Amino acid sequence: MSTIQDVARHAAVSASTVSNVLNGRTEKMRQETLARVEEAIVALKYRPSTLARQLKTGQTPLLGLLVPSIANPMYGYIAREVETFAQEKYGHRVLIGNTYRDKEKEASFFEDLLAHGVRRVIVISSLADESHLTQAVQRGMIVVSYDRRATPGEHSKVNHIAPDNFEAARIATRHLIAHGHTHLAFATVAGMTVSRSDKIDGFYAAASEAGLREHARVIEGGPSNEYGDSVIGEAGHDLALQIVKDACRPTGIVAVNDLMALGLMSGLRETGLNVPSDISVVGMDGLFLSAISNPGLTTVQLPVTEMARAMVERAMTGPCPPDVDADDLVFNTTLLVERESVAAPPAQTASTHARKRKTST
Amino acid sequence: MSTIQDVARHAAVSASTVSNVLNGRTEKMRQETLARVEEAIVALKYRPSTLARQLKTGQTPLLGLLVPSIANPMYGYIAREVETFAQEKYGHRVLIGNTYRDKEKEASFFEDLLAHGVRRVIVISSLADESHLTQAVQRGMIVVSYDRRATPGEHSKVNHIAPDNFEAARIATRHLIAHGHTHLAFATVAGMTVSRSDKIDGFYAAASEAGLREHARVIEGGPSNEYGDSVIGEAGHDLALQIVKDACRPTGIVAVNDLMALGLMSGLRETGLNVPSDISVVGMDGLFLSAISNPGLTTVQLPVTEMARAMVERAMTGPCPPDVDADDLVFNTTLLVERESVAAPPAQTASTHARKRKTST
DNA sequence: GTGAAAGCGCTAACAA
DNA sequence: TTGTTAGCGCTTTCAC
Repeated sequence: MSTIQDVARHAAVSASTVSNVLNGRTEKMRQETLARVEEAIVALKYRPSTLARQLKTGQTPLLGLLVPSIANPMYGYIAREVETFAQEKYGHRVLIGNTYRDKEKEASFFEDLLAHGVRRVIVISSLADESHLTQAVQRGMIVVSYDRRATPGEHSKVNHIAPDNFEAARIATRHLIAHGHTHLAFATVAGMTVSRSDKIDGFYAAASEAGLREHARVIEGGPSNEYGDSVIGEAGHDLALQIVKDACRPTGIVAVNDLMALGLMSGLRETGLNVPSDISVVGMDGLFLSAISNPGLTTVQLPVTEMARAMVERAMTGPCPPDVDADDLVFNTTLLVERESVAAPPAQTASTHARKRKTST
Repeated sequence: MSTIQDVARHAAVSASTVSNVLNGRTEKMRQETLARVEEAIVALKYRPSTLARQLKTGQTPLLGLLVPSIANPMYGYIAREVETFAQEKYGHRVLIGNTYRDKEKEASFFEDLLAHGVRRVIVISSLADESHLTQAVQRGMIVVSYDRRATPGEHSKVNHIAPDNFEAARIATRHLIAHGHTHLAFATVAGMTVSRSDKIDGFYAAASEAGLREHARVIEGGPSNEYGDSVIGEAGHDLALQIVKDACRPTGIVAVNDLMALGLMSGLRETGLNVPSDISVVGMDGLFLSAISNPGLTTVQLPVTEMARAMVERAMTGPCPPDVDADDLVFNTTLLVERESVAAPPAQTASTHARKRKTST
């Protein structure tokens, strides 16, 4: 690897001059000198060390990205969009870390980022506690958090970007209701996060506005420390079992996300229930996998690309007036993609419910 | 961020002394001094800058990871294993890049790695041309390539780690044959890579040993520049169409990987064919998704964790005697996971074939 | 217009 | 046992 000195020598100029052309300060430079330097750069295949440069400037073209698990297709999807955009628009590379939703791992990642001179980071965490994030901000980082909101009333220096989870769940639920479902369930994993609770609120809101609040409930499955990939199968299995042995079981289920919906459909099938003829399910996310599942999964499409870009933008630009609060962007999620996992509730179940209602009268 | 100087001042010692305790050169040090330094480090929340350190040592605890698309669940899976292991065992973080199987993007990633002082990189590429890899090696990098083999007879400085693709495909094909299938197809995407051609060889080998070579063929779908995520749906659709309009269609299909199998099953369903009663399909990879597909996908499980670890090990240790050739590790893939996507061929189709045979007699 | 010099935060001889 | 010194590759005043 040749250095700036090598180039300087080759071009018979000083290192400063080379540095100047490197940084575009080329206005007041003699044409001939510039040419010589450029020629030397090419000849020696010289590439400046971002490393040494950073030691001086304090800036490194790196972006941190923290995900629970990159094996989760949703995070993989986001990560790809983030990396592609950060690279194309800002020439930044991305440093990635799996946290398994573990606070220690998150904190340790932040430490390392700092040590590497990385000052911009996007975190997908949903850990209840945000203190390590605000701490990072105090240490000079620009942090963008996905799928959380700032605690209302609290000033926050961390940027938040999220889909409109409330609306997404409401759309999904309304879709079920429009198909005639009256017994609804919201399927989620154990452990509450802001985004999950927003979705649950949206679910209940849709149920309430249709006068179905009493027939709507939340069911939980799976381990609480889940990070959303392989374990989703077990969670779906758990949930299917819960549903099957339910005396008055729901006919329409909205799943907290596509992976859960997929796991759920798989569990349902194992127990002999058919989707959509026995039970309808709708997901949220809009993973490409929902298009090739069987049956095709009806789902609420999240604007992943737009959110990813927005996160990168925020991470790159930072809060303009340094004393102003960070951003809180909520993205519309109005796009329901209809496929085959939703149908009218089965007649049989309807009669079961009718009977029940009669009994209770 | 406090520096080593701050710590030195606080502990009333020199920077070198602090550096010594930082690097464990603490044997010949007075207890009391050590204690003072450690106390100062804690007090100032001091974290050494890997950056400055690297400028000196030429080593940075970073590992490059190049994938076609991190949105592809298989690469997400590998990436997670790589990152986790690199972090836990070697304290290295990983710098990730999507290449979309584009040579320019790959080369540019290598440039940036070099500029960042990263000297170890794992690449999942399958691009025919490996020249940019050997070039990187010449520039002092340790590169580990996944799912390729060294060109036989050629000395190579790049390490290769791959599953036994030939064997994997053979196992998958034999499984179909054991279930009575006589008309076989291998479903892949357009564009040949070493791993794909190995799989095809294994497929034909199994067919031949059962005397079925003439009834075995390869079908291709999808765009040639595919990088294996969202587009897989279209590829599956293409393929299903091809299969359906086939006069003498196969009853058993082995797919080049799980995603292709999933897409294929989806396309098949659209055309009204049932898996497995009309057509059996088996995949390769062993993604967690294969467990929750419908029907559950029978697939050959690849030893992903082991391969990921081996790749990290190779990347970290490098070729011990610097004049010796790089490693070429092929991992056994003998584990067939049986689920529901394989059954005996349909009687109807068998009779069709019988008729055909009669006609040709 | 171009170069000399200082310094970013750290490490590693070598002195003391 | 600890401190002094030089220098990693680059940027950036400030002279010339």
